[in-house]
Amino acid sequence: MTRWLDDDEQRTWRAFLAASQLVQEELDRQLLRDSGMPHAYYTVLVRLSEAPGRTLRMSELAAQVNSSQSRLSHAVKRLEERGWVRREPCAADKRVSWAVLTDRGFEVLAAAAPGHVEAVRQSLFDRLDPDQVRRLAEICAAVLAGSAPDPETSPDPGPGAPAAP
Amino acid sequence: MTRWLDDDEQRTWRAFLAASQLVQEELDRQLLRDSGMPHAYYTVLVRLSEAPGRTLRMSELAAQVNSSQSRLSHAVKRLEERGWVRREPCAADKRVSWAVLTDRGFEVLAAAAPGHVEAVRQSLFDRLDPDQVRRLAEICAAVLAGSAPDPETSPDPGPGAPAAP
DNA sequence: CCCAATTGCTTGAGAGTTCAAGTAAGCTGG
DNA sequence: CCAGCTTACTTGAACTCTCAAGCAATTGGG
Repeated sequence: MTRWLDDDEQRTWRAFLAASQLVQEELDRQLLRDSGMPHAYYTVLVRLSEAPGRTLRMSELAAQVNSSQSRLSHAVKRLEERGWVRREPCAADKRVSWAVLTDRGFEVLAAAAPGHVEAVRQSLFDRLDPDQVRRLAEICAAVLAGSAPDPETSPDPGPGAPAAP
Repeated sequence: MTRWLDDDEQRTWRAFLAASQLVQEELDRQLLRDSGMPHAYYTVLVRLSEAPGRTLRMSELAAQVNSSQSRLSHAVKRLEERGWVRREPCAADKRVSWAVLTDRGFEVLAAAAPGHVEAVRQSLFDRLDPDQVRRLAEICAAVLAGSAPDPETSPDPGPGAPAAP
């Protein structure tokens, strides 16, 4: 009954795993070596830096970085210890925590970004021609569309936005 | 000096990260839930099952599963504790360890494979049309070619049917 | 109202991964 | 033939991630 993979599918599958693991590993290593943070943390800093007031609710941030709330909570705790992120309570809904990128965190991110972007180019874009990049985008979109269609995609700031810095 | 990503590249990059993480996560979760092992361990069992005598040197196994020797050593230790893999010393070169898939390990793999293959289809192949699958294979090959100076390394193992006894 | 279900987030324990060292065993050139 | 390098693998500590609970605030049906 099992729909086994034929040889072509098998090769494609193994190549996909190897390639995606390779890219992730190269990035993670580069960031850890050059900036002292894992890629997951870098992503957190990036999303915060792009948010209005460099601030997001924990749950919104978790959604943006494709992380469980638990994982994000642990990560933000570490980032807080480093002084790169700060938590603030929400007055309107006391269950909510705001995560805020500190100035120091922003500086660290700014310092890390050029090396990271260069690594992304070397690991992915420089290895593909423009057609392949376009097709990769389509393929990834199709994969993502295949699961978890989240109805609430609009970035609703929610109640009680914090004061802008 | 930094070759920043333009908006299209930015979107492609984020889609690639999200898609590859999604697939890996879905697989890892499925295997852990249904068969009690992480995907990395499954991969080890697969490669051993395909090897002659269901046996490989640790270093060869590490190369086949794209793992550091350290990671593999820890993993095999766990698999040994479960009775799925056994280590044997090599008489010819006493530095070498053979990893051997036990009968019990083979049974576990055989039981896990159908569900895993189904998950691979649902997570990847069922979301793409045949053209996209073909292009994905090309793209992954290009990415791997970009940094694989070792011609002897095969890509990461996948869900394949366990080799016949 | 009010109590149960839900929501938002945190915590703790257990596992896996990584890097740096560490241990042998084999090889090599003087 | 043996000092010193290399190879093969293991170990330990630090860290991250996951799952399952847990807690407090909020919501909603009766």
